[in-house]
Amino acid sequence: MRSYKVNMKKEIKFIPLDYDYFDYNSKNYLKIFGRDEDGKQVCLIDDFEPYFWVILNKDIDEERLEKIKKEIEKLEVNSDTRTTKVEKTSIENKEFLSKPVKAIKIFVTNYKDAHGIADQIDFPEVIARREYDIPLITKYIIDNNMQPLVWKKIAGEILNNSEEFGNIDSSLQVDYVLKAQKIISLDKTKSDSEFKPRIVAYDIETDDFEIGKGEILMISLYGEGIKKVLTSKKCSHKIDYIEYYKDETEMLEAFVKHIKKIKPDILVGYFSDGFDMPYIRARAEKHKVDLDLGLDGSKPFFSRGKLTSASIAGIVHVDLYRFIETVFSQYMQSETLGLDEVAKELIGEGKKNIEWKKPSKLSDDEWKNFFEYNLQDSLITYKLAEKLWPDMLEFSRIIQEPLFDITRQGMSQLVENYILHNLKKFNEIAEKRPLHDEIESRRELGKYEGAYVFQPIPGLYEDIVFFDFTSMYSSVIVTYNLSKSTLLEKKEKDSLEVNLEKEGKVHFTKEPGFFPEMLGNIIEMRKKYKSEYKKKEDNLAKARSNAYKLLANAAYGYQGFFGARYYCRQAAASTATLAKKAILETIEKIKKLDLEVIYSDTDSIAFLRKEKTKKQIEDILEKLNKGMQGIMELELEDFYKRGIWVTKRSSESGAKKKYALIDEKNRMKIRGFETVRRDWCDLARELQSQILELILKEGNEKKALELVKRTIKDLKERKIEREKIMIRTQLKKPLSEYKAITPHVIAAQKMKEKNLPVHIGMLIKYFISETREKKELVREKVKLEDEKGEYNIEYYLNNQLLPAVENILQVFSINIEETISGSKQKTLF
DNA sequence: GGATAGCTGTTACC
DNA sequence: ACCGGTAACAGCTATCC
Repeated sequence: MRSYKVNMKKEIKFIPLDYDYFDYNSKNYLKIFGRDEDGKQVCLIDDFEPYFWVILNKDIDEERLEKIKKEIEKLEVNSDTRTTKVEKTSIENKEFLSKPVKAIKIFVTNYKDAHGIADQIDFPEVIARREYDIPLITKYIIDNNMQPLVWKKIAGEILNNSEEFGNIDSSLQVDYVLKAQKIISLDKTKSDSEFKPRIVAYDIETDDFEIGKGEILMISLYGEGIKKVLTSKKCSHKIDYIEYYKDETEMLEAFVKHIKKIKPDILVGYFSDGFDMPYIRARAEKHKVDLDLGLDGSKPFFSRGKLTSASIAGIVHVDLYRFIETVFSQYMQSETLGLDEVAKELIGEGKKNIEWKKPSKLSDDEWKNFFEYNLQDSLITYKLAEKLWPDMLEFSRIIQEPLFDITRQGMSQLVENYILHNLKKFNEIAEKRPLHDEIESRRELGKYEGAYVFQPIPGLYEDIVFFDFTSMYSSVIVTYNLSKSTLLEKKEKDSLEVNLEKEGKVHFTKEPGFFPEMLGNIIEMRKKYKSEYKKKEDNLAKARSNAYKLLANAAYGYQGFFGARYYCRQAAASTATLAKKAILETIEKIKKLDLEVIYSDTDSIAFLRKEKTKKQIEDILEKLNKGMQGIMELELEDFYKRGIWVTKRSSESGAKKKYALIDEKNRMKIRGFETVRRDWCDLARELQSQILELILKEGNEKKALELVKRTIKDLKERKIEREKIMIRTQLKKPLSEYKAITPHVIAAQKMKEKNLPVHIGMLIKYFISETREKKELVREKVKLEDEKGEYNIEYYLNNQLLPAVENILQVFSINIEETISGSKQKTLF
């Protein structure tokens, strides 16, 4: 006789955090980790009914349809572990690429075999088989409305030593396991602010940068009420947060023990997918420490791919670096995305400064410093996580994908997931992911014609107005209905015709397509939340607005991206073409008002205000907007007191994407100049920005010229400090793959020889030195920061300082080289 | 054998 | 491979006359 227990019924409020799935009796089940309203850790078990679609022509006759359905119901796939059958089918009227279709919904035993079943379906009436390639968790969230980080009411029964699922509850380290029976969505607005995740930040220090090669010297943890440094090293200082362990093994065991005790919702690191977690795994393996951090007793899981991601069952491991890289980097001032710079910019606090030494050479006090340094890294990582929490939360809610995924996905994946989760509203069946060959042929098509850039005339200008189109490309997509599903095979009545360079004339229907409609909605949501947080300070509204803004901005790139499900080159190319047309027409209209247009790039137009008042300019803007198509809108970016455009280095013509402005509050806006390029030395960058400021503030070049002369004098007298002449260039690929051996490649090679860490993405720092023999190539004069040697005066004069200033002074007809050599001659005489 | 066009590579703009 | 095209420019390198 089997003993069996009656499970207790319970109704809870639940917030899903982390999703996982498992098989039981050949079927798929979800394990969803989260918290209840009392803050208890819960694992929810839910079943999942996997299915995919077979799409048929909508005109197929009923009899034939029934026959196909019956045939499909006979299919099965056998493997060593299970048999997957077609469980049931249903015939539905759906949309595919915005066109009505007949579809058979095919439920299968196990989702992993959906593709295998789909492959067997091969009737001539079948147009397509779809949705077997959508990740299981994504599909589950869509079908069961179990959106991450949104409170749900769940009725279910508590599993207690249950026979069900092979006693799964006893292996899960949560407060209780609930088998879901009914899921009810709540009015989420009420409880939104209530959930505060338990966040713990961690960081390790090692004695070798190569993963697993060295020893982990210490691990720090920081969170609310948590402040720890675990170490196997010795130091006489007794500090409350330092825990000393006998060796690395015990330290790692203590790390696991602490995490289990803290029970964090989120474990956050900085570059921890690529460093901390793999290192911990490697050392734990070496010492045979059981790294069972997962709430199901599992070890961290490392996904394969270009970038590995480290996941822990039931705990959301967030590598903040990755989230910042995709979501924030474009709006940040930092030149690198290192923890120090990023933290300084976002939370106003950076890393602790210490001098790096071999651990064997550290004194007692230096060890203490090292522990503090390690703790500080966790502390600022924690603060960053707190600061970015609203953004992570909103991204996860809007995209409707788990936190783990949205913090690691690129913009195209985020857009795609947003689409997948919103297709339901359109009754749409999802398009498939392109296969390898398809991607290849898409890529082979090469580029299409893009944005318009106005050819500027070099000079100093006064009273400049900048107009720009709000979310221009998105507005174009929405206005003209440009997408894969609205592209027509041939011209139709009332359709839009766009003439493209390569593909000739293409046509789009006026019948609304889901992609432009979705995008229109994104733009509206962006507007809504922007005005909401402008009215009153609200971090969540701001984060929400920002998330929608990023989605809107990425939508155009998505349609042009070869890896996209809804890739449509014609739509992307047409977007660029129509945007170009709109900006050119607007330029013409402004010119007709007797205003002088001096610059334009993609979605912005700069012109001279002349005698017109600001009010008159605003009236002009209003008038221009009245004549605008669809949701296209031009806005006033700003008024500028002065601006300068320079020539290209190689010719007399004006350089595009390179100008500097000053507004009425003396705020500078510098674009494209060496000042904003991190691969130029600080000496040149600082001099350039100073002379731009002197010129723009007063509209006169005399002081600027004096400053240039003084700086050159200092350079020649070797008064420039080393830091100012360092050149930083990023290593973008493995050293061996470089065809062109440039200075930074040489510098990286030198670093490697010195056993310094060299990895992709790193900024290589070097300077150009004097050499004994005459050397032609710059790379032959490369030296690392700590190498002995004088800087090369000729190089820094001719390749850094002069190039940075000559085009600017040229605007005032000053030839700096002649001026310098002239003054030299004067001193000679 | 010196000039230079063209390529590789990085970083910017939008 | 992990969103698009446009553009400037440095430094190296193949090619030309």
